[in-house]
Amino acid sequence: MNLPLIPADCRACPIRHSAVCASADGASLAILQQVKSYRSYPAGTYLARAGEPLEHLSSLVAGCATISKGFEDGRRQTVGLLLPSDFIGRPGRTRATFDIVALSEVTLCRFERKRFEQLLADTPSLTSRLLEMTLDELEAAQDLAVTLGRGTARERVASFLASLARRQRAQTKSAPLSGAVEVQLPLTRAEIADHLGLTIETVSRQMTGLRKEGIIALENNRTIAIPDFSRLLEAAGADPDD
Amino acid sequence: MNLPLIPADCRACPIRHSAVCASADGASLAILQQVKSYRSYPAGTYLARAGEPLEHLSSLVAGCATISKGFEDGRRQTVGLLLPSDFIGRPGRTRATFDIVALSEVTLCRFERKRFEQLLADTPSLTSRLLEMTLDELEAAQDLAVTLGRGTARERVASFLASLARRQRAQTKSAPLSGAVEVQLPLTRAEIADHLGLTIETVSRQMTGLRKEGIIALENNRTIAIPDFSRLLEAAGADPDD
DNA sequence: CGGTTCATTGAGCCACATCAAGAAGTGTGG
DNA sequence: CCACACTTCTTGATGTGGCTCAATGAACCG
Repeated sequence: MNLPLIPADCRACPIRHSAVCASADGASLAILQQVKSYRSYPAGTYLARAGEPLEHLSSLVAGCATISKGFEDGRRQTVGLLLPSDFIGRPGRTRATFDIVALSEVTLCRFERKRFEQLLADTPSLTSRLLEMTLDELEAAQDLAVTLGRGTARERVASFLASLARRQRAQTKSAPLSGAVEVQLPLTRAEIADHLGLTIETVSRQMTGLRKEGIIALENNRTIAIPDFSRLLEAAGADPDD
Repeated sequence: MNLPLIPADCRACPIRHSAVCASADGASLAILQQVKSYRSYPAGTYLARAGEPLEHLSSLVAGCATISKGFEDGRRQTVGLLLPSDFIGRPGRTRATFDIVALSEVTLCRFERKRFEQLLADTPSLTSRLLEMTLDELEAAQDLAVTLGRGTARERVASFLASLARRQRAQTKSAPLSGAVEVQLPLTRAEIADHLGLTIETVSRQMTGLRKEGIIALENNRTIAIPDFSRLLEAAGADPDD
């Protein structure tokens, strides 16, 4: 199931300056480099399963994955979208509390749990960096709870597209905020529905609605364009602060 | 609006061993004690407002508060319930992203932001402890997102009652899990509704439903009894792992 | 004992789910 | 290149869980 290990030099890593290792200096980076292992997995792989042991902590180097939980009856709720540089796993817990599922082929930079925890204990700046990332993730989860608890279907879809656009902009470090933006959707309608607590039909209808109002344009099923970001934010029902 | 400052010895503090300071040893505890200030606020006080500066980071010593966000049109979603020993505020951010509202009279152990951040930088164990607490809060927020995204009204209410029961049990360090448990509700129906993304009418109807099935008993508006915790968990739609 | 707040209960309605049928790709084999 | 199966998405028709609106009950208080 797992593809072979691919060694690499941290200095050449695409997420070197945005992942948990961003704060690592020469010495600690050398140790990280020594204990890390790259590994790739095909789309659809469960990188973790809720309730089962998770032996490695990882950074997502390439590809895309979801954090989700399934009910026995088939319902599923996604609570987070993992993009390159995001961290997977929880120091201090040997079992995963959510499923982590690869949406595309993914490459992980993996650390054996014990070693990483030791490194955290020895390297305050690494703990600091992980704290910072965890606080960001907490804020994202709380924002999602607001959207799921009180947002209409339209607001949920608009809010999701806006947050995806923002994250992709941050990743590619490209253009400012305004002007026409293109967004790649790494998820199918079904996966979006599971993220927004809706059905695929409702997601589809809301996308059509936003398109007919000119708030988005559907280039194809996996690409949308946003001619005016502020109109999308308005549809998301958010205050103009983000 | 603010009640007067009340000095206190950290060694006598009720949350000494469960708050962010739990990991502090003699030396760092002495510094914490030096820079902290206790302050109490009446019920209803906004301890923070989304978008506005938050000068102090705090531990909640006594009382109860919510983390929430309001829409312009009056909708409100609560994303967290703060009980004694919980931490308020985010190091590295000068502005609050959520409203923090006191549900009862509360007492905070406050630290001036700059000083606390310096202390974090100087005291790895403090950062570690805060990371651990933040990871717990992240998990709670993600669990809430699952409930809000996919849970029925009945499951939301049952899930809320179960999580409150668990937290109160952890606080009072008392009885095991089974047997009849009494739970104090620190929230009104309206506040519960805002936490669960429901209306007060629906919350009331679901509580009545659970009562008629014998899953809970309503001692009065603010006290419920749980004769069989596993039945409540079943109603919450959770797998039997928590 | 009226006023106020908070909770319960009922009746009707609506946003989104469910059920059902195409349409639009996308890949495979002939 | 087409025929076919398969997956993904869209669109329509109908059903329903929770919201809205409205009234009543219950506790507290001056």
